[in-house]
Amino acid sequence: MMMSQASQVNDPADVSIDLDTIQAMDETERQAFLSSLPWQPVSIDDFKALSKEEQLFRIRHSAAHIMADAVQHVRPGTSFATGPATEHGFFYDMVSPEPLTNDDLETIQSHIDQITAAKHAFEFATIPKADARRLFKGLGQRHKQDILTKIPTDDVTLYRHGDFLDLCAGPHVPLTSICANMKVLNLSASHWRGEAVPSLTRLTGTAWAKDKDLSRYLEFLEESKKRDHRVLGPQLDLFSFHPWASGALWHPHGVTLRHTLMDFWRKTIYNKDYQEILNPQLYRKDLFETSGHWDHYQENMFIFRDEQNEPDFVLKPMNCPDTMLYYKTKLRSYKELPLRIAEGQILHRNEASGAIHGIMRTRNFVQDDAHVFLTTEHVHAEVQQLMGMIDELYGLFDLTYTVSLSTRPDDYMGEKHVWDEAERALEEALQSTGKAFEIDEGEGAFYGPKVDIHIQDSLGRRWQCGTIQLDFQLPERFDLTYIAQDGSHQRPIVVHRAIFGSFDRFVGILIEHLGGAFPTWLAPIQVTVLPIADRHADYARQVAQQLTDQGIRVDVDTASETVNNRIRLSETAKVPYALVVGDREAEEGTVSIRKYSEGQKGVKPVAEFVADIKQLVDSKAFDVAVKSYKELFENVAAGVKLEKQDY
RNA sequence: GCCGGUGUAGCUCAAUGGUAGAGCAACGGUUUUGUAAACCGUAGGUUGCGGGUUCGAGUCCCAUCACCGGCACCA
Repeated sequence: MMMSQASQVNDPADVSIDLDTIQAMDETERQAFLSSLPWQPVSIDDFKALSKEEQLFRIRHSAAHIMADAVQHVRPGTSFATGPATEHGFFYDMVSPEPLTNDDLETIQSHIDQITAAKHAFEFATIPKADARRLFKGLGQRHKQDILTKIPTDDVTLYRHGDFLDLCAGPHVPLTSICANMKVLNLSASHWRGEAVPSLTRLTGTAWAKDKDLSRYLEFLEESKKRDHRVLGPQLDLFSFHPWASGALWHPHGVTLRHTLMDFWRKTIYNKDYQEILNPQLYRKDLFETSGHWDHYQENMFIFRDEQNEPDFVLKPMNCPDTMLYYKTKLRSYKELPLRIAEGQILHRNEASGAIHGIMRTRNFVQDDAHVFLTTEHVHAEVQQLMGMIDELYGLFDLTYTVSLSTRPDDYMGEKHVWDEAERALEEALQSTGKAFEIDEGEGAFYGPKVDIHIQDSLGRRWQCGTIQLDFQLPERFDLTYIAQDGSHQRPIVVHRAIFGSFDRFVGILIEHLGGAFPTWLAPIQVTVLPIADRHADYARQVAQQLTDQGIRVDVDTASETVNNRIRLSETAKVPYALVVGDREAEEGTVSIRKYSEGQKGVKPVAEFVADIKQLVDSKAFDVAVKSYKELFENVAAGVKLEKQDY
């Protein structure tokens, strides 16, 4: 939540080699060389003995080779970079003499289908790196040459199937036919070794063990498109986008949703002894020079300049620096700790234009932010409390999550023993929750170790939302102290923490996770009352009033439309309840209840329905059915390390 | 920011370089309905914005803005 980590430095080349001096293998030599190698087939028995996860991983990595093979036919002379398996499939990065276009995808797919139908065998051979250099130079594979400079071993492996040859560590499937359930999906861009220019073309595809898995995945892609918050949000009249606006324009229904969520946030944290502050959005840059943001975060800040064109004011990108100012407004006692200070203020970050994504990544947003001032002894209990809150809050939305602990990075600041102590406290606290977590060695922020929470939604996507970060730097920079029991001045630790992450993003996640059908307590309109005919309008308004009196959000639809059509509109607006009222209901003082997507639920006296829905809202019942595709991704999450497969 | 793509009515989409159209929504009228689309009509556009080529540009070219798919970055 504080500043970003220092940008990743590319690994220096293991060996400094002048690629120009390598002599390329010509065609004749290559033929002789390749046919002299002791090629071994991939064992079918070994493959069959593997776990489903390992098999899927191999299928996807092999699918990348098959796709590259297809591209080789469509664009001869293509230089291939890396083609790993991913969580949903695979990709291969490449540069073609003539760039690929979307029109080529169909042709590539038909080549793929031929290659998988041909049942080519995958074979491999080990060769000295020096030979590989000459071989791939002769083939014009300049990215493979570059990769060779980064491989530390003396020998490398080659894999081939049909007439496609690749530098590859493997492992692969025995036959191309095992990859028959693969589909090339789209075309995009990536950067070779993180450098901006020249860029690579990334062809992405998906592959599955069974054809029904593939079709299920394709169905999932369709469903994702429909659930996209950028489509559903405007459709449900929650917010809209405008080319002139940074971020979304929030409409009344969207604001209701946000406020319901924020009210819930306030209630929850106030119960846990948090206090809320409200600070300015605009500060002199001195604040950020002191906090370190001026040096580490400047390019992401909106900066104003004075008449001399000197930077003077800055829109705050985070709540931590000015929370330090609040802490310092008086002398603090150890008796006040842990001191929990929350702030739900708009933050502005000048994100790169390409990073903007609907309401998930915007240049202005609100975090459910808080900073806790405490001592080392408090860390354990505090983290426990936070993990409990996370479990409780995410559980309300049927969101599952994973936890990781990021430890001391190489460029850490502060003293090692303090880090050790903090990490131990974090780890013990996490262990005491019984929740499984991964340790990301060296991935902590430079100012302290952190716990990151990744939400997994019903579409199997992971989002980093919640975070618990220990910070030793800000207290130092702002010279924060408290008076200890013995009268000495001591330095507190700061914990940065968020659970929803940002309300904007969390709303986006909820929309996509729930497909826009919110549980009753969150729905912007909770009930539509539908009079059958005009003469029932008064009764409909009476019913609505009784609901409104109990704080239920109601809409009465008296439009001159058929009942069928008004029911349809209520359904497409995903309103949880529609109450149909006609002569019978008006006479008996009842309502005919219709639940979203479930249809008729019978007739009840108004008072009874009011009590029922009030109970649903008060208990924050999760009364929606979420269509989930999680099963598609559970295998992958089970633990095959995907990123390792680099070439 | 970088690479590639897209941009036509509020929305979803049509329109060989030759008069910009349809459905839904909106508006007006008729209809008063019993659980997912009543009927008739009206209006709606400098084809993202700006240049250029052409007798003629939604269509071709250039530039720009926004969005989309990724990369990089991140809540």
